[in-house]
Order: sequence, then structure tokens, then C-alpha cells
Amino acid sequence: MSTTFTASPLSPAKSRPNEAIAKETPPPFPFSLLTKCTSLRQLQQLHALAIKSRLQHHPPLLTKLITSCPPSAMDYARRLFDQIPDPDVVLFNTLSRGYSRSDDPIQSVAVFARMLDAGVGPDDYSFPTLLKACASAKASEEGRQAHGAAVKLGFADNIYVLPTLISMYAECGELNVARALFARTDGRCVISYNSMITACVRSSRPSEALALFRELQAKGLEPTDVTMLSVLSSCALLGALELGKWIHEYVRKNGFGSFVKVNTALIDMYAKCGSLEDAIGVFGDMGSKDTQAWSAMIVAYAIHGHGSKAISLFEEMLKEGIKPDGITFLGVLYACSHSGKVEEGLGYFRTMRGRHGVIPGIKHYGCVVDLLARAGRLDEAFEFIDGLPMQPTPILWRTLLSACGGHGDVDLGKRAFERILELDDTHGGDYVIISNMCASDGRWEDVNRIRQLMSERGAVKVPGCSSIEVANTVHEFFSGDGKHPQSEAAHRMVDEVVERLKSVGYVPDTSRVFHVDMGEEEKEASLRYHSEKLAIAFGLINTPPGTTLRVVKNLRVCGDCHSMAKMVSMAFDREIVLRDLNRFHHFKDGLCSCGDFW
DNA sequence: CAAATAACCG
Repeated sequence: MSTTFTASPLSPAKSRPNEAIAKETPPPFPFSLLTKCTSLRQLQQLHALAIKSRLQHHPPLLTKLITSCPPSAMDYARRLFDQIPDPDVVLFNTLSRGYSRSDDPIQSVAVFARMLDAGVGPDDYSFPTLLKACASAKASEEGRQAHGAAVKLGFADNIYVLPTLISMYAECGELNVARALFARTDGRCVISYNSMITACVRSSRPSEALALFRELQAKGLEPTDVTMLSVLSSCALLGALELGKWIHEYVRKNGFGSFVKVNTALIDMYAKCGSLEDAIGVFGDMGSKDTQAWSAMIVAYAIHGHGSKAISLFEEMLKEGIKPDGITFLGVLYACSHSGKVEEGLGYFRTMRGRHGVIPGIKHYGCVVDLLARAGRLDEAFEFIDGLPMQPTPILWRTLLSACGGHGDVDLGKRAFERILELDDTHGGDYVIISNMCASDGRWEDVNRIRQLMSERGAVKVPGCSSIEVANTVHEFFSGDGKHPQSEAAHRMVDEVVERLKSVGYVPDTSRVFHVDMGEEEKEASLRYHSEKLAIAFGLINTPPGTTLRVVKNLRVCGDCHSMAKMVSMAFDREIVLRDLNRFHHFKDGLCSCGDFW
């Protein structure tokens, strides 16, 4: 698929008297091709042309060549750079920016140091570039040193530097430092607001982000497209559809409706707030659509369980001549694994590198593991992880572990669990899965060992929490607690629902209850008041008959709640849209859109 | 050439 550049026509007519003169005149250099350069090969072709055009020592051209270097070709960029005798600050910045986008961003720090050694002073863009590199490398120590240097050289309050400082600290997990820096700004600069709002989003604090947005509005500052991106992302995190719709209106009224990225964020927001129809609407209304917009729509179909739609959209995208990127493939692979299309998924995975020039990364491998494991091809998944060209992350083993849980393969599950232990990065959920597996297999000694291990390693079980938006207010319920003002009523409603469903054949599935030392009744009780059941019951009480219930849960939905929700959708004639940790379940007429494959 | 959406498992 890669395009090859052809040189401008430069062969002069052969038998002309002025042939000698024509040879003297170097061929013109095709500057317009520079920005279209996407691979090392194209870059080398351009460099060759530059030499033919006798421009190889021309600093602006070398700078442009370095700027055009794809992130994977930084060695080449470095060689070009080293040919320049006295690089100026712009050139140092260019090289530094190249590294900050590569997979070795920390190299920017060395470039910056070399610049200072060479006696070249930084300009307004040197620190932002350096700090961006520290942020993407999550190098907080280097980031702090860069901050120190910025203070020393008088750049710390620079309007270009301050927002980057804020986002660097946030990216390095130091939201408090970011907040403190933001507080020192006079709050008159939208860009600083943007970086602080984005910092909150990146640290999963959507409510704080929205509060800052309201503050910005109250001050009469004009939000930018970037503000809208972060605000929409906050709505997506919260799953707050009503608020999201309001922001959509705001976007339209304030002239952001034609921004491709804002529309892409709208697609994502609607998809994550459970309204696939609205996402489709935004996508359909977009005038021009880039790779990201198509990807967002593919992911939207995928998380709603519409695997075939996601795939046909991908094919349509290819027909339109839009180049897929790594994220497009994550969407496609995700769609396949969540709808059981194993062979299709593997097929797409194999075309990534050759046909589309997209190098698979660890997340793509993760999708393949999920693809195989979810479909029950557990041994293959295990071998696949072991044969990877890179060190697997705990996530890959966790994917396998969770699938082993679903398919009841205790022995393989234990092996996967051990790999997570070796990597010393266990989550509470890992212990829950393996312990439940051992429990349902009657391996009580193992269960006790696992629980002991869990407390030794200080892992904690994340409490289940579900929320439901009723009349523009988000109500939160935790499993079994009584904190919500209407908790009593919700509990009683659950009792009522359970009784009614039992009469139509519902049997509580207590086989996977975590606690071993419980009697059957206690187990049923702990299951009965799972947070999603409370939220659904609350919705049944507080909304008129027929209203769709939209519930967001912080963990994966459990099997018992899943089957109960199906029955509620039938017995109470309600649609229920339940957002899991990472996907949606649409319950209607006793069935779920996931087809019980999740 | 500052701020930046989309992202595998739980």
C-alpha cells in the first residue's frame, strides 16, 4: 500500500546544444512531498533527491527532513542531525520533538542537555518539547529536573511551558503537583484550564474536570475544541448521557460542530453512554471522516456487541481508501473476540503488518489472546503468550485467567495465575477468579491458600459499585451497603423482584460466591444485594413504566446479575442498558445483546 | 512548534 515517490521529470532532452548548461542546473526539490513522508524508505528517497539537487548541506532542508522522520526512524534522523555543523535551537527542538514521539522519548533529555552543552539557549518551545517527552515516558524524576531547569532559566511561568508542566505532572501520576501549579496561574488562560481539565480526565476524575469546565464558563473564558474533547471524555467516563446530550447541544451552538475530532469524541461519548443510535447519527452527519472517526465508530459497534457491523464498517473504510491504524485494529479485533469470530479475527490480525503496514503491539496481542481464550481455545492462547516476541504484561495472563474461569479450566487457570504472581502485579479480581474456580471444584485447601496469599500481598477486593441516572441525578449503590437515602426501598424492591422472578423460574446461582465459610442462605443474601441489582431495583421504583434503565457498573457484571437482568427485562417489560467495565449489555424481552458471550 | 479524542484483561 505504501506510495513511492517519483522524482520530478528531470531528464533533459538529449541532443540540445545547451546540454552542458542543463546538467549544471540542479533538479528542483519536491518540497511538497516532505510532509507526506510516512516511512523510512520514502525519507531516504527524498534524501537522495536532496543530494541530487545539491541541497544536502542546506540546513532548512535537513531540518525539514528530520521533522518528517517517522517516530520509528529516529536513528536516521540522528545521522542527518549529526551532519549539521552548528545546529541552532530550532534544530535541537526538532530532534528532541522527534524523540518525544518515538518509543524512546527519554532521549529528548539527552538532546536537551547536549544543546545546553553546545552553548545554545532554549527558546519557548524547548521546554514544552522536553516536558512532553518526560510525560510520555512517565519519567517523573527527569520531569522534576526539567521543571527545576525551567525555573532556573526563567521559563517556568512562560505561557507555553506552564500548561505542559501541568500535563507532565498529571501524566506522571502527580495530580496534586499539577493542581498546585494550576492554582498559581491567575486562571485567565484557557490553555491552562485545558491542560488541567485534561489532567483530571487522564487521572480518572471526570467530576473534577466538569467542575473546572463550569468554572471556566463562569469566568467568561471561551472554551476551545480541546476543552470540548476533554469535557466529552468526562461524560464518557461517567456514562452520563443526559449531560453528554447537553454538551452536544453546546458544541453545536458554539461552532464546534465541524471539528472532526470533536465529532469523534461525540461518537465515543454516545457509545460509552449507551446510545449507539446517537453515535451512528453523529458519524452519519460528519462531512469528512478520518481514520480516528472510523475507528471510534468501529469501537462503538464493538463494545455494543455488534461484531458484524464493526467488521463491515471496517471493510467500508478500506473501500473508501482510509488507512487503518493500530487503534482501528484494536477495535476490529475486540469486535471479533466479543462476538466469537475467532477465524475472522485471526485473519485480520495476520493482515496487519503486511497489507496495512501496522505493527502489532502488546494490546493487539492481548486481543488475540482474548480471541482464542474466550472461545475456549485456552491451550493455544497459552502458547501464543509464551511465544510472543516481547515480555507479556500481567494483562495478557489475566485475560487468559478470566477465560479459564469462564470455561472452568482450573489447572490452566492456576498456571496463568502463577504467571501474574511472578510478575508481581496482582489485582484483587485475580484472586477472586482463581479462588472461585477452586471453590466450585471443591479444592478448599487451595481456596484458603489463595485467601492467605491475597492478604500477604495486600491485594484488596474492589467493592462493586453501580450507578443509575434518574432525573439528571446520578445515584450510586455499593454492594450490600445502606448509604444511599433510598437504600431500604431499593433492598425491599430487590426482594420483591427476586420473589416474582423465582415464580417464573429464576434460580440464584450461588456457585461463584467468593466467601467459602458461608451457608447457602448467606451466599444467596450476598448475591441478592449486588450493586447492579440495587441500581436496577431503584430504577424500577423511580421511573415510569417502560423507561429504559441505564446502569453503569465499575466491575464486570456477574453471571447471576446477568441472568436476572434478562428476566427483569421480560417480567417487568423494561429495556436495561448496563455498562460493564468495558462493554454494554442491552437487555430486552428476556435476551441480552451480548448473546451471553462476554 | 503550548493544551489533545479513539486503546487488550479485571
